[in-house]
Amino acid sequence: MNRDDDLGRHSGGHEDSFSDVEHRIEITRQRLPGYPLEHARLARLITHMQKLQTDICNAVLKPYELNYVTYTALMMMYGSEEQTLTPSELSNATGEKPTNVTRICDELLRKGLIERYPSVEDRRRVVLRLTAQGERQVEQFQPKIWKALDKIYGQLSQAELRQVTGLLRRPLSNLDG
Amino acid sequence: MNRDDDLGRHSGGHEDSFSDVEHRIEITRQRLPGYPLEHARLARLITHMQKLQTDICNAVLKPYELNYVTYTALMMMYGSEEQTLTPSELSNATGEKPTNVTRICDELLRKGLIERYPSVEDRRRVVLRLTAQGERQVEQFQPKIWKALDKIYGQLSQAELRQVTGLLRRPLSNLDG
DNA sequence: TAGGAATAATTCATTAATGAAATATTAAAA
DNA sequence: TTTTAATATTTCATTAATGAATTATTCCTA
Repeated sequence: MNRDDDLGRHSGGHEDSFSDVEHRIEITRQRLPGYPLEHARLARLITHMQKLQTDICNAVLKPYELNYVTYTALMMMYGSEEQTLTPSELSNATGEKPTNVTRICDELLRKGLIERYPSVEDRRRVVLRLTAQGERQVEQFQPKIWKALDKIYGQLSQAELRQVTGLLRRPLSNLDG
Repeated sequence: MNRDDDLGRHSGGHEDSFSDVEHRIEITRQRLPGYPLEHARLARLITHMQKLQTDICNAVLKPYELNYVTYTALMMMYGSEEQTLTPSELSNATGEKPTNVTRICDELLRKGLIERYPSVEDRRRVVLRLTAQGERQVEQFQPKIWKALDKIYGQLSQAELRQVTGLLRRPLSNLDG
């Protein structure tokens, strides 16, 4: 997992952990006519960034016995009206499959960070709500997450951040907007 | 998992699956002074995009009994000199933990798509190599992956793709370059 | 308003991914 | 050159995530 792991093999002195990947993508481009280099590179970059931010956040959250997924669930509730959400909304918000949402909520419930009760308007639904303890928890670890995010994205200006986000956002609007 | 799942609850008529998330991030910004909205939004967007491309590629790869992770492993070998890589290089290239790389390679081996033998220069190491069958397999499913990637990123111009990639790449060079 | 289709959440069995420890080998230090 | 440290991979036990099927409720329509 270290940038120097494979020094002197396929790559000479190299710049960072992703340049080897880029090099492999370029080779592939040479071998496969029609290979969409830019698409492949972005796809791979997204995967790498996702892993990076997950790992870094996990490290920060470990002392709280939380991880990136449970943390995200809490934050989505924190940002909802009445700190309230249904499992399917939470599934959409986090990208976790409904079946996993059930498990995640079992865990948060066990920790007393959320509560869960049947909806009154629609009795198929379930209501998930952040408890007071859950809110305190969120407010406690947030600053550390901010530091972590800053370590990752701190070199990008606000303008650049908006630019990336604007562009990266487009596929989502295209596909289901 | 559908954009209409939670119609008429917390969101009014909405644009796409991500705008609810953005709205929650804005609420959070209001509740938590100091909350780095742009960082949080980009982080969340990356997670969503990663899930999206994983799901879409998995659908394409299902007929070949492969998934996004095993596919990535094959592609990284395809793009390497001699179609050859060590497990630790593969771990770096894919972002999978070494222990998972072992499992993945067991599977690819069982399918005859790669071969595995001890390195002669350094007997701690192991050499993984794409077989002829593996190469054929790659070349067979590639066009379908291209179509999938195009569905996702096709609305971005080459210039825009390079722009996103350039910006998104910076954190990786900063952190370990 | 009865009956079938759709939606929401969950359970259960299975697969995927991880961390900690073990093994083997090489590199570095004393 | 022996000892110690570092690297590479794997094994094993545990946790996390998924898909398929199930249950309960609501929506729709004939």
